Amino acid sequence: MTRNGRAPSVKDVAAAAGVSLGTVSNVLNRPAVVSTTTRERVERAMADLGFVRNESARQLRAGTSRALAYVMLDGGNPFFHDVAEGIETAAEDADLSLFVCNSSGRGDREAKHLDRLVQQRVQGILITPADPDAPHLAEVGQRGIPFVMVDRLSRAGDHCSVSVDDVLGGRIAVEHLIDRGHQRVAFVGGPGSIGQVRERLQGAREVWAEFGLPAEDLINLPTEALTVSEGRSAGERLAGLPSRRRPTAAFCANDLLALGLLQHAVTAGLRVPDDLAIVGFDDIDFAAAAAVPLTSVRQPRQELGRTAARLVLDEASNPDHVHEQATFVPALVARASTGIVKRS
Amino acid sequence: MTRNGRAPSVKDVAAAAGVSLGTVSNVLNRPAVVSTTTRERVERAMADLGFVRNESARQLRAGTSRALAYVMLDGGNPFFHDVAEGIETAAEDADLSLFVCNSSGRGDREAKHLDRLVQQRVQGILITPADPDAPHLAEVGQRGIPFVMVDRLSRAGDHCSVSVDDVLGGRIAVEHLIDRGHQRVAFVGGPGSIGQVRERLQGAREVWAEFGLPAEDLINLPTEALTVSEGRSAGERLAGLPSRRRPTAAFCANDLLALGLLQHAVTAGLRVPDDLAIVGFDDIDFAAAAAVPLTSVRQPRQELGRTAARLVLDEASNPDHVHEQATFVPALVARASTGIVKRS
DNA sequence: TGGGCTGGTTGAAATGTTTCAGTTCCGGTG
DNA sequence: CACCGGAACTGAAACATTTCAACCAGCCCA
Repeated sequence: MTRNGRAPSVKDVAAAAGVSLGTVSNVLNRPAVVSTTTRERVERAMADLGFVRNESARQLRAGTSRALAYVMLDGGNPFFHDVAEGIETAAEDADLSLFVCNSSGRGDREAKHLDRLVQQRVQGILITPADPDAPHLAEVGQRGIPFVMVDRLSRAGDHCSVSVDDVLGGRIAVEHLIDRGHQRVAFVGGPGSIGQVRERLQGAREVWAEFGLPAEDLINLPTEALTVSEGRSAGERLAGLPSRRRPTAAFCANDLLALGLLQHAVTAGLRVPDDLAIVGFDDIDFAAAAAVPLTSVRQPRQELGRTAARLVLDEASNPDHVHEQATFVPALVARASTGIVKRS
Repeated sequence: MTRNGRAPSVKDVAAAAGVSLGTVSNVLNRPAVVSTTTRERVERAMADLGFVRNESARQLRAGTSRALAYVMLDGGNPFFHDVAEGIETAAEDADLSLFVCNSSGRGDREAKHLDRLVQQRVQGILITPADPDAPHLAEVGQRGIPFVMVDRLSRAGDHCSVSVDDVLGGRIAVEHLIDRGHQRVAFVGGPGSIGQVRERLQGAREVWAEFGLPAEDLINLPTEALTVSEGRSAGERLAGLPSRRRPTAAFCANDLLALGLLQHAVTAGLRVPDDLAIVGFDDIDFAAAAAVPLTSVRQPRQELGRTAARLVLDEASNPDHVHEQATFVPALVARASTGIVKRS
């Protein structure tokens, strides 16, 4: 544990063990080529000195880092955390570190993070972008860094993406409500600038029309964001509708909205699902944990992450990689908030 | 955008701009010392070539990285995400990157993360450890890397820590319940190996005794973990108690437990707070967002993070830094789950 | 005229690691 | 005995950047 101000380097280890630099490096990277006795001597010296490999130097020389990065959209939404876990397991298998960054939905933060990650020369970048068409995203791709969009479809197809069929998700949700006998349904979600919100609404509309239901009975309740408090305020607007127009069910563009709506309904004395049925989207753990367990459209969160990591690793290592748009199929998880009584 | 396989270096920029390496570096690091005309020429060349500084090389030469790291205990608990946000704002102010890692409560993962972070030579490490006494934590400190424990008190005092007075938190919670007239209260939490659980219980017991209430009416309902599902199962055990022993209120060691308990109560047909009042701990956003908004003991989550970051930065830059144990005072946030009807 | 100063620029050294072409040593083979 | 081949190890180059002493050209002042 010699400590003279500066961290011990391979050179120090070499001196202590009475071997050359190269041998120390071999012990580190190709232990097979060095004889058992010297290897042990070197390892001993490392332990004595408390040697820790300097990753920057390694990376500089090797030209390649041992890390992936995920820039998530909203750390406050457990959905993204679960995606990150999926990525992490894949990264762990490949023996890579994962840096998790959080843009909090702000494009400027996102750009800053990307900038730093490029400077770090990470092996690949996974991102759920605030705006899939932002110019700073394209720049990263042009730089030749493997790049995958997570939970967003890449329209241009100039990189990989992993997403869920949101139109289908919207269809599943609303079909379930129609099945349960609802004839007037609210769609709660926004802003429309988010592609997924538009697609979930589109799916809802499609299936609504296919059942021959009048378009004006699928009521659009736009929100400013996909948050619990926006869900609450949507609840207020919903309660304010004239009773003949008031829907008997709501399909929310994500679970946070649904939880907010549920809270408002309960405090307003509405019974869920009898007075108001609710369907969410994402199936985060808190959806199942709500006082009235939420029916939700499940996205395979971890799998999304794992697949994204797989794609980025392929792009990084496979010379004839071809960009791929992986799409997953969402599934309805029926619970009490639409009248399904089942232990969740 | 010349692209010949290898990313452009300062050397390429220097050649393109017709200046020396040193000048390019000056443009990057001390723009003031270089004349306007050459600076512009160099910047132009950088833009043309798409130059991005190689951070590993910078770091190798400078000997110092531009990053902090936070190893969080449980990414699935929004509490830790909020702490991370606090850290991130402080890091941003200091113009540092923040790497967020997640140990998921597993000591081996934690050790692996620490190992990598030391290899990266990060400027400082913040951590909410699985086990505050684990040997791999001490190692980091001995290596001279600034190190702060977050939401855990450092007993030994050989590094900084930021925590909340958990005994006081327990007192506040139970005093509130006593105030509301409860004479039989359950403490839901575990495992006892977690120091905070012990301290919150201790606070509860202290105040219980001070009010002269019989010890056997403060009922201990131990759990295996601090999760929603454990909260649910505690609810089942609670419902199974003989009615004369059944508590009228529960104090949960964190909000996840409280949410689980709330869910069980609602599905079991209990009215909250009339049949069962509930107090949580942490005051995560989902506590306020629950169907019956949860009364909770608030920890200043973001502030915890900001302070921790401040301490680690001080240790990193201030030669006569002295280790500090920052302790925050928790506060009760009363909501509907204990009968306080207030817009939350 | 010459010395000193100043703003701008240069060139080389240094950072810690990996890689690779050599070198040494030895046992075995013809 | 000369030669070969392989195992083990060495030494130097290379990676991209920063830093710093040195240098240079003007310019001012004596």
